[in-house]
Amino acid sequence: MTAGAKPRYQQLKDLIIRRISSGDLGPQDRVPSENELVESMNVSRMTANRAMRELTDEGYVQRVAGRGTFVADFRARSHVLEVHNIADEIERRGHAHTSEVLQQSRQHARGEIARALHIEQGVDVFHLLLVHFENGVPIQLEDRHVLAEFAPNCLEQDFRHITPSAYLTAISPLQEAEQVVRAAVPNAAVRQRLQMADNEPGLAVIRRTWSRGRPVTFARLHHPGSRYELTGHYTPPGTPKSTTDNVVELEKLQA
Amino acid sequence: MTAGAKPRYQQLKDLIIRRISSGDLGPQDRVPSENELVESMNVSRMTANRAMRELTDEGYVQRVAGRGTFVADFRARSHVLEVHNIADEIERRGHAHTSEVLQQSRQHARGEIARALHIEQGVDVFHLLLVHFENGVPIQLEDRHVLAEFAPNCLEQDFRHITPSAYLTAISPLQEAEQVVRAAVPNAAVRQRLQMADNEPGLAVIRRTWSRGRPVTFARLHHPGSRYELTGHYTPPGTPKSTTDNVVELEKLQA
DNA sequence: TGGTCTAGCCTGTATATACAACTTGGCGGG
DNA sequence: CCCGCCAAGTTGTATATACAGGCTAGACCA
Repeated sequence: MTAGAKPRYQQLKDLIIRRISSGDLGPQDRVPSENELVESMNVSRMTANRAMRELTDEGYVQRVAGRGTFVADFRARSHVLEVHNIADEIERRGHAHTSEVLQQSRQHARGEIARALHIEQGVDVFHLLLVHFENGVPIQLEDRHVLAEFAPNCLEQDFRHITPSAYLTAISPLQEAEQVVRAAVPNAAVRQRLQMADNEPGLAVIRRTWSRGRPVTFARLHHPGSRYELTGHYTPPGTPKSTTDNVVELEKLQA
Repeated sequence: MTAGAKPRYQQLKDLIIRRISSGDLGPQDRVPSENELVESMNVSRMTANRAMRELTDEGYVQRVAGRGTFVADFRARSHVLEVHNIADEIERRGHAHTSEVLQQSRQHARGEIARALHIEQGVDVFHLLLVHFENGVPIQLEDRHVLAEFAPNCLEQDFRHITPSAYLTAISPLQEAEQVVRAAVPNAAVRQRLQMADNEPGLAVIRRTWSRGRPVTFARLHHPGSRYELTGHYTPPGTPKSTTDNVVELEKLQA
């Protein structure tokens, strides 16, 4: 294994990513300009330019000619995080989002939760249980566990006004996510919270999210099958001209 | 609206993408080298390099130092297309995939199908109806319509040996996709084909796919909720070190 | 015949330089 | 006081040049 030195543009990228991930640079903060990097890092401007350009493509920073380079707002970064926040999704449809907090407590992780978060049995986690409403109709039951060490102020938040996922992304950029989607009839307690009929199928999304290299939250999102559907739209990067608004179109089609 | 000329590296990218999309360049074909582009397109090598490098990042081509640049195999290009092919998914689990073709016929598009494919009523489409089995157990009912003009040889294919999605991606790269996932109890005919119990929830994926700028196929994929789940794994591009194999891990966790 | 070595092509990276376009802040004139 | 203009800083693009390293085909030698 000859590791070999990484190219310098990659070293620059890693440096900036580390500063963002560590919280040294927060959203909207100014990133050193290309000329500043030329001086401090002893590289040519083209090398700095390549590093920053790639970070832009990857969604880490935003650049404005004439102004500078700024750390991007991570909520807008990828499909994952867009879909992540049900409040945004509802408001994008022009509807009203409200939520009810059923539980917000500190617990000791056990069994499945401990395994999912890669922690020992008994380590502190926060347990959040919320119902999200779209125009007053229940649309998601969010059953979430959060690593306590990751979000120390979790109990003081008012999750009626900021969703857990918005709160979590504000703490630190989420770097990796995985999810499983399945259809099943949820148990009676879930059905009751979501005002579902007996035998009504539900759509469940089980999602685990990483930040700074470790899993920080594990969520089970239950939806009534009759009132909710997951939509996705995929465009390969760099397409010459892309047709937009296809999703809206398909939604109409299916309605 | 001052359109303004596109930058030259973008013109180069568009040119190559057009040649790939039009079929002029097929998978594994050799793309002109940077020096050839320098001569024929009258640009500097760095500009050609940037264009080809970005096409590499976007998955259009693969480059090997010392050999050249080649059109990428589109099956490996994006999440969408990976998930697209159920046979690959099953084989990746180490299981046996078989399928039964229930229908393979030419029809005239009507109603929803015509609207989904952006064509007039009565235009020719192919209708495919298949059941996919994993180790002999039915796991997906594929109800697909394909624009006849796009895939003229569709009726001669043996879809027991090549799945429709593999066939379609072989014809032309799929450029855009959108999907809706929902949970519902399918109708009796579908339940019977998938050997589902009455009232058993099903997971339905309705997917529409674009190629060369127009929708070419519209598929309804029904799965038994008790035997199938959708998995996804999202890593932001360019992460310094990414932990892999998380999906496998979560699958175990949920089993 | 079979093995080795090298010349030539290819990509990957790094630098220096140049010009264009955009943004902001400050200066000066009305 | 306000408006307009200009200078400085910043990003975006383009070019020329250079060197390193991978790959291959063909020459060359045993």
